[in-house]
Amino acid sequence: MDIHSMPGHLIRRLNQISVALFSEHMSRAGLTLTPVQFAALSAVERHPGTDQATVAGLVAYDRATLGKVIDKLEERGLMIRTTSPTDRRAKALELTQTGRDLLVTARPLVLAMQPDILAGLSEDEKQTFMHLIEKITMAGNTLSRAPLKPLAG
Amino acid sequence: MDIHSMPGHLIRRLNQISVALFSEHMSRAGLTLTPVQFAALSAVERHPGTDQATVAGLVAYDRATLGKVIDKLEERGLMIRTTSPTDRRAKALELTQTGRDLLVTARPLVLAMQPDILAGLSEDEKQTFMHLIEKITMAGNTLSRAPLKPLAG
DNA sequence: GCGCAATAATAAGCGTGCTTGCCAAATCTC
DNA sequence: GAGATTTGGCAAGCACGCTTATTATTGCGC
Repeated sequence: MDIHSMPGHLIRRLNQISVALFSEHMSRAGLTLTPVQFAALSAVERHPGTDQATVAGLVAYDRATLGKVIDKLEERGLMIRTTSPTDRRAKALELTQTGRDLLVTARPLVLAMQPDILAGLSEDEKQTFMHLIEKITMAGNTLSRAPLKPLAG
Repeated sequence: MDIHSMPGHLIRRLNQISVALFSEHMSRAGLTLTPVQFAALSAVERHPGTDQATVAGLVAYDRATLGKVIDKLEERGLMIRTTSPTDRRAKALELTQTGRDLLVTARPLVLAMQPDILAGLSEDEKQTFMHLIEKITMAGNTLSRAPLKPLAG
């Protein structure tokens, strides 16, 4: 089998296309925001006060990577890290107003570009594709080194 | 729409799973080989004497990234870089015997693990998925910052 | 209440993946 | 065939994404 027809290779290229589209749309709108940063901001918006390890699980990144992403977001004044009152090891995360504003600007753009990633497929095929990829990621989640860990609630 | 149902997010997680499986299988076999390195070795095996920029196009990486990957492979004695006789700017790439041997060992493992990436799907669904992802990457190729550039021949 | 395993964050290190900018060499134009 | 443009490789820099190890705390077991 040729490399170009291997699932692994095609998945990598698809991700490459997806990330390129994201960057393209953000910079076109004058925003400096990566997919990871958007995911982190979104998760903290939805679950304010959560600690880094939990947020890492919510967006399926490892703790070390998320820590560095938060560094950047905090530097840029989009997020605040405070020592949790209940656990002095943990850092509770909160968005600043600037962070919330950025998210308000970015979210519609991100939502609007999602279908573009699957350009080339008909509406029916997009639905099928989304159904299948959800099934795969669900089944393979624990194989990932940084699996998705939804909150119990 | 929630992040967890966005195409971009699911694609990233799928790639994460795919890479994790690759690393897992390689290290289990005692091999030190990343997906990129495997792709580069495979391309040079199939097209010996090709220059770096062309190989980058064959595996859909940008020139700079591929250059650094080749650095490592050359250090490890898997590949040889020589100045092209026809173009003194270009470096012609060739596998060493060690490189060929590694590929002979690794390829069956890589091929065998490909279906595992799509575990969770039935055989029919795997076929459908592969069909759709090929269609998407084909359509979105030029959107990528490092598009696939097959040889004219 | 004390030792001990588990956990949160961080640091250091490796390997992508991309950008911009540079130099040298090739090619295209006139 | 000289000057301008393009191209191959590389360096530097930024942002992941992971690993292992370290430190500070917590909570468990007794």
